[in-house]
Amino acid sequence: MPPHEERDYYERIYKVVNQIPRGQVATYGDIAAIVGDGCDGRIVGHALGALGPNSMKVAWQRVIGRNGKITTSGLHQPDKLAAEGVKFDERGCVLMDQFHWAGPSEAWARENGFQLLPKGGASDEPDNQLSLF
DNA sequence: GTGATGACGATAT
DNA sequence: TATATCGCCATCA
Repeated sequence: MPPHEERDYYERIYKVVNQIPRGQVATYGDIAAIVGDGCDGRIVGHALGALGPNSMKVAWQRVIGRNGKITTSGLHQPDKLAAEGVKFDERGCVLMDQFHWAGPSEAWARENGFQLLPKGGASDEPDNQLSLF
């Protein structure tokens, strides 16, 4: 990456969000972790909010809260996700066990100067990524 | 430059 | 498990 290191958090966030494959979701924290550089969930939220209510350029709908809970309201986010095949439980939370994005490919991440999702370590998810596609 | 705000996250109770 | 509180950091007023 160029040493300039522009803090275009928004641009980088959009780029990462667009990497989320259809039918999967990621959390704000995940996006922040991939963007790295001290980015955190709030930055991601601001970036997506700045896009607008229906920016078709970025799949903001695939970015949700930490528990898989929809943090937005009035944006029909659950509806959009459901249209992609994502399912929710009775509590309105995304079934993270099945639809949680594992992160970008290592090649892509390094190619664009991003980071991979930090591995949980202990009781993490046993990489039982079901190939939905 | 300072203070307030927010599409969050983690911890404490 | 659910609610309350603190911390985090880039924007905006």
